[in-house]
Amino acid sequence: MTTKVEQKERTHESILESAARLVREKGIGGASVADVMKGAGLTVGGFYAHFRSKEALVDAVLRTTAERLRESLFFEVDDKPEEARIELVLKRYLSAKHRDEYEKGCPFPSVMSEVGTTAECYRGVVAEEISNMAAGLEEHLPTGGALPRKQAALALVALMVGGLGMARALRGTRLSDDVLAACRVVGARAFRG
Amino acid sequence: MTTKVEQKERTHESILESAARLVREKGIGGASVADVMKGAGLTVGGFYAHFRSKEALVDAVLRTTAERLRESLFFEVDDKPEEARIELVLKRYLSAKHRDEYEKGCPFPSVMSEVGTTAECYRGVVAEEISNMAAGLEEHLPTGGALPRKQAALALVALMVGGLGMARALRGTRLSDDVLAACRVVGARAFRG
DNA sequence: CCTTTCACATGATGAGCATCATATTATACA
DNA sequence: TGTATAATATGATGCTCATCATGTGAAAGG
Repeated sequence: MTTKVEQKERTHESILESAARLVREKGIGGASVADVMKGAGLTVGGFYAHFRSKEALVDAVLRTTAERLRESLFFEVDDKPEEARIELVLKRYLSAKHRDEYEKGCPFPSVMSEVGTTAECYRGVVAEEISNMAAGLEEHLPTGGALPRKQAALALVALMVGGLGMARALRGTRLSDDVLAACRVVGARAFRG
Repeated sequence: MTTKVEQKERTHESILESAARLVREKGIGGASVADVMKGAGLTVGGFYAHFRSKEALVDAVLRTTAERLRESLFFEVDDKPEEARIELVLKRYLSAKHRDEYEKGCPFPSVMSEVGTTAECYRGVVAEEISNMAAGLEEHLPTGGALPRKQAALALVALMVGGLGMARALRGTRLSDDVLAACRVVGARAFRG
């Protein structure tokens, strides 16, 4: 019995993993259930034994990828002196590597437009996870800045997600690197204590 | 003969107008050719007498809507004292009205994700128009700031487009208004001379 | 060893998509 | 008035999509 249960859990996980990759690479609409299953080494038919619907799958993808992003973004940040923390986070998030390696990075730039237009059902999850991300940043913002920390953190999220999204859309053009650099510099300057 | 030519021009214009509305409301993938034509009071078949392809249509939409955005964003901004100009632009762009009236506003939040993932063919137009928007902002940034104006302008575009995109995705939640306010305040503070 | 169960595959359903071939209809000009 | 032109409509093409009904094979538990 354990064998079967374990096997199912492993399959479930590998479907989720494949979806996490595809959703970040091609957005929600671009990640078809068939492709997700193929990415997991399976065929379409089995999908509904693991997820109630594509919507449930994407919901799970957003939760897990957002959490993993926070982990890697804030990893060992507290070892740095207070003034350098935000700079480190910005360097990690607004890097050429993060721009180019879609499938391992932040999911928001890949889905934000869709959630704003045709995929409104994910508004709740996105609100939760954006809120979590802002809370994470807030912890690391220097105290005693000129602005309420909550406000600063929220604007920082917008700058980061907006900047990475634009840099990805412009990937290959000269502007792309410029956008990353500009957001890094301005972000660090604006949120210094 | 003139009657016929004029009629065709008018139809062309109304197809473009309908597409401009739909692309901003539903994104590129969400704006089907059939719906665009219905919005212009026509049926699918006639479309290819006016545009070579859907791609050509969307290209035209991005150009015209971006230009109209710039016009309304910078309208009479020079009448204001130098220090107040950026604040006025931010107030216009990051407003609840602009967030809610998709079909009349900025096209970028509606298409940025798609251009970054599955609609890469529009990368060139988007680069051009983002560049134009940054140049417009650059003109109105106060001189003698701590940063190169080009860099400041580019980061400002990212903050604005990112902030509006997030606010639209979160529309209806408490976070949505907070994002707009945060970006307005931070933007104004960061780019004061 | 045999029966039950269930993960997964096969194949179908009905919808929506961009594009196009053909038909219609109204205007433009001889 | 009649013929040519071309804008738009009708209807079809072949595709992809999410979802599901049914089949199959292997493992679980008696």
